Amino acid sequence: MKFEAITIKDIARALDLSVSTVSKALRDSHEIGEETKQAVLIYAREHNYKPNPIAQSLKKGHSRSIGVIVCNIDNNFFSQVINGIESIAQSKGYNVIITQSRESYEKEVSNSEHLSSRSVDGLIISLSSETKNIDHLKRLYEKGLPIVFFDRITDEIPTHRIIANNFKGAYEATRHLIQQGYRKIAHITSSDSLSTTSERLAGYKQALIDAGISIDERYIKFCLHGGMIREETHEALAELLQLPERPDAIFTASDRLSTTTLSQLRIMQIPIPRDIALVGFTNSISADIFNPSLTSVVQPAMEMGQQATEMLVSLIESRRPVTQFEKRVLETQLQIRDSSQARQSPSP
Amino acid sequence: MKFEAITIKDIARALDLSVSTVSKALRDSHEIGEETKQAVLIYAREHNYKPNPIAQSLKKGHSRSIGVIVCNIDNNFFSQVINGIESIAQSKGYNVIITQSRESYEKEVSNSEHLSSRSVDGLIISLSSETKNIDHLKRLYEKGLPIVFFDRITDEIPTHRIIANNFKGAYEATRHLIQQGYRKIAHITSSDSLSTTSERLAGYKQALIDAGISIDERYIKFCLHGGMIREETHEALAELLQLPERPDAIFTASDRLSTTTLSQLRIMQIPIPRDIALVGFTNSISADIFNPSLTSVVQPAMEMGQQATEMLVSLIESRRPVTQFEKRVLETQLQIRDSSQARQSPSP
DNA sequence: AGGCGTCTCGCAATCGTTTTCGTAAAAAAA
DNA sequence: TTTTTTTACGAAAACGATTGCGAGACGCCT
Repeated sequence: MKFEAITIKDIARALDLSVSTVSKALRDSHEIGEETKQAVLIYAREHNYKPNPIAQSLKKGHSRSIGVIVCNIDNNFFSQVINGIESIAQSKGYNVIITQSRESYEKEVSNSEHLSSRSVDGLIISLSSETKNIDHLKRLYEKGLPIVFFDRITDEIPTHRIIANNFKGAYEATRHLIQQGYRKIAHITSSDSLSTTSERLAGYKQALIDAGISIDERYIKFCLHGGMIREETHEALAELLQLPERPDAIFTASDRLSTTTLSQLRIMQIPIPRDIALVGFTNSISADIFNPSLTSVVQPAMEMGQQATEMLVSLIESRRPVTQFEKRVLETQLQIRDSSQARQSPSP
Repeated sequence: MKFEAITIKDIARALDLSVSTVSKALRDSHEIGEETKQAVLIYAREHNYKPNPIAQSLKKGHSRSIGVIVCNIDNNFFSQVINGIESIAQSKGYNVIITQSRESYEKEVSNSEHLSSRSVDGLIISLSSETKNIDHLKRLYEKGLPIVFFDRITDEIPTHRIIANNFKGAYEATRHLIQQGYRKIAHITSSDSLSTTSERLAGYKQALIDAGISIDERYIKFCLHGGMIREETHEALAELLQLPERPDAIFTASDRLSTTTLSQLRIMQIPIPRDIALVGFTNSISADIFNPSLTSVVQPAMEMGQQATEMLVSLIESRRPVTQFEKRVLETQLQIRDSSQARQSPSP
């Protein structure tokens, strides 16, 4: 199967001009006479000429495309971020290549290399939960590939970063549970290598401390795969429930973790929030129709994607090496629903 | 910022060879002596040489990438399909470029043209709900671009297609509602230009006919934007509720439509299924934790993506023009949950 | 020694576009 | 008229990789 389009050469032949003349006419160069220019333009329009972006990329050394690596698009937070990325990229004439690491370090490495060799002009990435070593990204960075981190970021590479205010989001979520009368608040979170995990964990702890509640490490459960493996969350939850001082509330730190925990609690027929209250860190668009509707810390995902893309494009299009890097922090929003209704019976 | 990688030219210079020799050595040509070959291979490995895919695309006329157009990745069905596409594409050495039409005809046109001009080797597409005219795809098809349709397909282009058994899925969903004791079953569906809409509508009607229930056209509501615009669904629902013979059950025909309808019913404080039962055509991974848990027709989305990709790759890699085209139909699965519990009070 | 084949390798064209530079012819200045 | 400037275009070299073809070098046979 062959896909053949009209090229500059065809126009040149048809109009008895040279390719260089046609190229310049198309780009509206001052070197070309008005008559010739018009002739070329008209011919091009009539024959629906489209410059070959592959050839342009080769010549110009960039592809006007940006690569995106997220752990999973099957997740409201990331798909909303991607929507934001796409909207800005489109408006700036970039095209977006989306890949998924599926929380695997290896896939993240191979994806990043694949993208760079496909000569994307820049990379927007949220680290996988398995990733501890970022040499693969350092290599690309040192070769000059502009990178912007979002959500799960690293401090090891000096570049733009954008995150939600994870500390404050987690702090407010926890404080909310406390205000609702809960005291034994557990925290189910992702891999401890993630920046989001430590920030949210810190916010959770601070809220407890500020309320004079001591921190019980047994109440903190890490799920290395961030809820991608259901059994992992299941186990963490089971351990929590078997504790002598069973928690009366759980604060889950990620999208998938929240839905999985809710689902599991319902399977175990544990009434929410009567036996255990729940607050999630989730952008699920269906949190309002969950049973019970889920109180959630919502991130400005779309905006995060938009701003990440703007920062990346400014990096790509900057004429001189950028040395001043920014770390933007976007505010989260606590949406209060039924899963964190005030505690009924007083604490024993 | 400049991104510089090692090229064949660099290797040639370093080893005092010609570029053609290096190129042939890299491709393990028989024309090149064993010694030279090894020298090149070793040097290439040590310096982490990666052929420039842009240059290869230009030269070879293909890019080993496939384009995907869906209306929205922020949707469990499509993101699952994409997961399927990605898994097969990856294993066959193709890379995937995902774009969203966001149910807009114009975006679908511009995306398809952009993808083809970026010389993807093939296209996997599910039509947008606005799309009535597919000349833009016919143009690409006639130029020789392999295309595979999934989910929302068309008969106007002779090529491979893959869908769920929409008729049967809708039939079973409706029959289930009937068996549960409902008689006044409404249907909220997407744009009537979509193949999925007419197939599911037909299944719905057939189930009613087979049960001896007459079809009331007032019970059938089309949402042109497939639930993307909340007000649209809201209005459809409101009209349904104001009917003299208010329906006692609703069968929604798409992912977003189902969640929006459920959400809206809850806002209106209409008990489900007591006042109105609900069955959705949805792949939501959270249907089990909805309130009430949502009975759903689930499509084998991942498998659909995988098979679509296999069909596309076979089209791309076929040496001779393909003339025999296939229309695969995958079976759906009815997951029964609380939203369709048997009717309590007898029909008036 | 001459003829022939084999083995290695380089030359040059090619993909489609951009860009630098050179150069006719026309126009303006002398 | 001669010289200079401007205008309008073409030739050619890139970008990085691939590939058909030609050509030395060597060995083998007659």
